Amino acid sequence: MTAVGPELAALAGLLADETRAAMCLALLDKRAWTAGELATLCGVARSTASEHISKLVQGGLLDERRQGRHRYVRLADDDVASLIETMSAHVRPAPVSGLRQHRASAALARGRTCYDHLAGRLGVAITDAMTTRGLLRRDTGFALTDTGVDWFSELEISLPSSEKRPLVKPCLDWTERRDHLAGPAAAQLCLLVLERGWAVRIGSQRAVRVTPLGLAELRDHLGIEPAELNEDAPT
Amino acid sequence: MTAVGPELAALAGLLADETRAAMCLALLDKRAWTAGELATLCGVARSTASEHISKLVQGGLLDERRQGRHRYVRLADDDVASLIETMSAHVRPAPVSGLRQHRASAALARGRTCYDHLAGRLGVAITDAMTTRGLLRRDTGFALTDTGVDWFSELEISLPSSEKRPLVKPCLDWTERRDHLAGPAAAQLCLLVLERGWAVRIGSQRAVRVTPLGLAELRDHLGIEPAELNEDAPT
DNA sequence: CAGTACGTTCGGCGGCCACCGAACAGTTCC
DNA sequence: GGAACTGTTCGGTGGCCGCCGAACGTACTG
Repeated sequence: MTAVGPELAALAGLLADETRAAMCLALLDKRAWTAGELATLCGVARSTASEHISKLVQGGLLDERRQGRHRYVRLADDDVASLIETMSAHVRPAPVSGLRQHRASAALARGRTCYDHLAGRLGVAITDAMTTRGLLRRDTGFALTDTGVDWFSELEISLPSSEKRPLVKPCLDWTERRDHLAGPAAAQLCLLVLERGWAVRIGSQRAVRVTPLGLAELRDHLGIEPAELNEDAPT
Repeated sequence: MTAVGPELAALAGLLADETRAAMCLALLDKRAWTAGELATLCGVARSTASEHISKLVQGGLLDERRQGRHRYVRLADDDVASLIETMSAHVRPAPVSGLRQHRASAALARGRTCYDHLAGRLGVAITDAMTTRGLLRRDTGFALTDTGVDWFSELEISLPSSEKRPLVKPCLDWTERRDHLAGPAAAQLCLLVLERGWAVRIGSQRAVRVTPLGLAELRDHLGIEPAELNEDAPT
């Protein structure tokens, strides 16, 4: 048993600082960043970044690996990643200003990786398409159907048959504000999409862009019309 | 589009204070508390509590309703409730000391309400039983099966047929550290359990205790052995 | 109309903490 | 071995914030 109050406050306190929050959001790309990279990204001195990272590691949110003179950190596990994404989805939207930032945000909204799976309009479109084609059941919960499992094997995606971890779970999207596909199956699908060149990473961020090949394949396999993916955000 | 960094930090900042965290945890019972009640519970002056509550309302976590000279507050919606429960489940366990607190924690661990559904060992036992009996599918996700839907109608529970809200979803339990049944269907089930006297609230907290009637009914309907519910925590 | 109770506002206090620069330690490269 | 680079530690500083008590406004009570 735990006395949750103080513990909850401590956990929240780790994310309650803008710099640490920015670090965690950057680490959602599942890569391992060096301390210096995070420092320049957040615009703070290296000494400050070092202290923040230590707190996050101490708190169990980050994993560190020393290698030579570098200190590589990444999110501790996918539970942490999903926690951060979930919290991000709960923030109230505040409009962004500036053309440059607008461009970057628009790209992220179109498609991105969320730790190990696809998110943004791309992720939501895939999830919707799977639902309408009966691969995913969302009326009574959130689970692959039997035909959904077959669909994965047709793509030659081998799904981990672990009984403890559900194949899919919902992940709340902070741009679309809707659930999209997460979990081991979604991670495998994301790998396939990137490996087969259906989408490519753009910029140094987590943003991805669907390729012409991807547009065709997504229409073949899921009936997704290219217009759904290219249109701009409704607002 | 939103610039999530500062927003995320602001949201986390609301929960980063021990007093505010304690308030939110108390409000997980879905009741509306007065400002004074929260003040005495948290052991702070009424003026301090007033300021905290204002911040939580301002941040969208709480809903307030003025009535006479009282200020009633409750969690804004079930999204907020599930966010707080999710975050609580991510804290690292720290042993609790003191007999009195131990007793209270043990009761909470046995069974409690989590906003609108059942949690603790009771909630997990129900979820497990439904899984083994084929009412709930958890290998490919987390969803009621067709027989599961029938099971609810046999209990004369009318499930909301809304297409947008899944009937069930997983909720991570901070005592059992496992998923249990949440969502509209779980809320209806919780209502039934309390209304038919299968369980009763004990103390002023969220803890519930299964009645002898409840033990029998749970064995009849779900095959749950009474021993599962009465045994003490493994540690 | 007092008397009591609930909540809010305000000033002030104390502590915590994010930040920086400087000094230092360890690694890599020449 | 010396130069360049990465990261850490340590004072010091400024600001933010949780807390309280006092005073006030407001609502219920007798």
